[in-house]
Amino acid sequence: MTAERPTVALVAQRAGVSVASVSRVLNGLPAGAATREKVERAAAELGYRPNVFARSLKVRRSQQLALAVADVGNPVYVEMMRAIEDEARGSGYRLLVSSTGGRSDDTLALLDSLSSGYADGLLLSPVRVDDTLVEALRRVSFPAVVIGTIPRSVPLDNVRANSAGGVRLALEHLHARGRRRIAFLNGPSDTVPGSARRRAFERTARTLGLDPAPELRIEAGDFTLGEGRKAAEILLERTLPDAVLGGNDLLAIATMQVLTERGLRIPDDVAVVGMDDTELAGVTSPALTSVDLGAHERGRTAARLLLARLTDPAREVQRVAVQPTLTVRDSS
Amino acid sequence: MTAERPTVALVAQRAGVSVASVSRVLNGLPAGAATREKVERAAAELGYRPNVFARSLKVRRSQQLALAVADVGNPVYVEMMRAIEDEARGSGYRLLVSSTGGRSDDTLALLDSLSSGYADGLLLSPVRVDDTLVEALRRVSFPAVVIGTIPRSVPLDNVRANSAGGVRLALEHLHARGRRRIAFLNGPSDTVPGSARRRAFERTARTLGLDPAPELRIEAGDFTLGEGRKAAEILLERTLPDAVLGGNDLLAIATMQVLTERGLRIPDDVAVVGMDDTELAGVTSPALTSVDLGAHERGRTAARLLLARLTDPAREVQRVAVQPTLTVRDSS
DNA sequence: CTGAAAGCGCTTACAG
DNA sequence: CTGAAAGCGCTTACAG
Repeated sequence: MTAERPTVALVAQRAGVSVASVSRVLNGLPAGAATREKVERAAAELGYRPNVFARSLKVRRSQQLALAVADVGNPVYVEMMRAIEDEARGSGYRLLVSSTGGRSDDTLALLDSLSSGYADGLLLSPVRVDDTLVEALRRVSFPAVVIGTIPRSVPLDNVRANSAGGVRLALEHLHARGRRRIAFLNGPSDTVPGSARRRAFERTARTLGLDPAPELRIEAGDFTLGEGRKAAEILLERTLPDAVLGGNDLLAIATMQVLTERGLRIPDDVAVVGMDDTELAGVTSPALTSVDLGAHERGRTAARLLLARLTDPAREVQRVAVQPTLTVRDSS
Repeated sequence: MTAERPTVALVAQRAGVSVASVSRVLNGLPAGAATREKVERAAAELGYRPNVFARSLKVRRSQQLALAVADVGNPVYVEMMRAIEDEARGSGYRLLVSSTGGRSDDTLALLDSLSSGYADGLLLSPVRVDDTLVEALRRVSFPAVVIGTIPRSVPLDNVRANSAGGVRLALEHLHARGRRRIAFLNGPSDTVPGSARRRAFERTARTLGLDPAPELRIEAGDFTLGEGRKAAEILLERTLPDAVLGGNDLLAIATMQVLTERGLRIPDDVAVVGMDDTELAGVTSPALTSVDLGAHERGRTAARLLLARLTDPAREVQRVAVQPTLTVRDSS
């Protein structure tokens, strides 16, 4: 097992050519047919595999892309990840996935280690963005694209969801269905999506003339099922809305469960709408109406922006917004 | 931004010492206090970051571990991944995650690229294991551990769940609750867990004297919510069991949804039990009784086995089985 | 088309 | 404790 790994030198010796020729053949560069044949045979016989570090050291590229997401357990990131992996693989890059756990210092630590060059580029989807992170992002010296909303002072390619548009879509839909006491079970408002969605909710609620009662607003400790349940119980303890908008699908699904446990009918008594339109939305019962914020498209677009920047580091910074769509199902 | 990256040579020059000394200080090897101080200052001033490829080329280690799982969207893998990431990070390794999509040739392609050495070791959780894969695993020439059941002819460290024991636990529980017409909504039996669970079900059902009717057995196209729903509809179309065991939590949850839609009460009319005891089990309504197959422990154990083998490649091959536990909740 | 040689940025015996 | 030098396995001008 600890057999010496064959190197270009060994292949060259066996093929009776120079290492330069071996390298050329193996990289598909112009070479004589005879040389090509000898090298390929020798490489196959020896089971030669190039040493990626030697190659990377020389060409200064790793063919690796890093992806940092807040929570690998959230289906919306899984969706995004799949799109990114497809693009990356299609262009010959491996994808390194790290879960930063939503804390901004984990993200910082990752940025730091990225500086050691083990990846050629970074896709970053931070959930909390504080001044320190913004400052670090402004100094980033390698290709990176941010998935999510960041200040314009950060000179990085960026693809963002239109949370505000999504909230509006959801509320207009519920309004059209005659709902007026619409509760908002949001995620933490110290996160970027949480605060964006909160502002959008307030604004749209006012425009539509919805019940402004503060007891209709509640914030879960995190964008998870568990925290969603807790928040839903508190909400229903203090008031009964005629509809609930969840800050994401997980929060909406948690709400549906608590409603069902209390014997309330969905959507008859309370309509429920989620955000992200994850895979889960289609399989709950009733199936969950949800706003698709374009996770798949955001992932794909971000990956493409990164690949483009890798090719042309000098290209102009792009900021792309992906528009939301509403999928109405049985929960509303 | 394309500023020249500082190298050890540059740090050495600025510190007025040799590159050897720089390397020693930066790697925490013995060095004089004065030297140490000069090097650390120079490195800090230059914002020096070591080139990981040069280092890996020299020391022949990448400090990367690769993890290949069948489906990053399945919460049981997320659980496993978290445990592995903790262990890996704790030992100074980065974790590269790849999703192989459950096809055995994807796994093969990964094994192949691993041979280029970009990771020091591999954690592999294949869902389908055919002869080609077994053959490839027998030839693997780098440290690898398999999470899941594989033939003993494969000389790799291995940690497996006790699916059979888990199925038995679930059935004995349902039997004790007076259920006799227990259906089994399994995943594909051309997968390793699928076939193991199927055999265990047949055996235990016989032992316990359960209704052996073949219409009580059904196989979903995959271990997912979507396929689970389809299978559950077919099952309930043809018969009404008094309990359903799902091949994993997703299949059990899908079953609960279909049952609820049809106005059946859980557990009064039909009890439901899942396997894996994922995060989801605690938050469905009713909460799902589920068999914990030790995903977290399997992940942790596998990571430790791999780290141990990295340290001592000659150590004896270990095969560890993780025992299941049953968590009874409201669905049964 | 092909080969000899330099060099990517590190680490590590080997002397002193 | 410290430095000069070799070498890890590649790629790529540079000659021929």
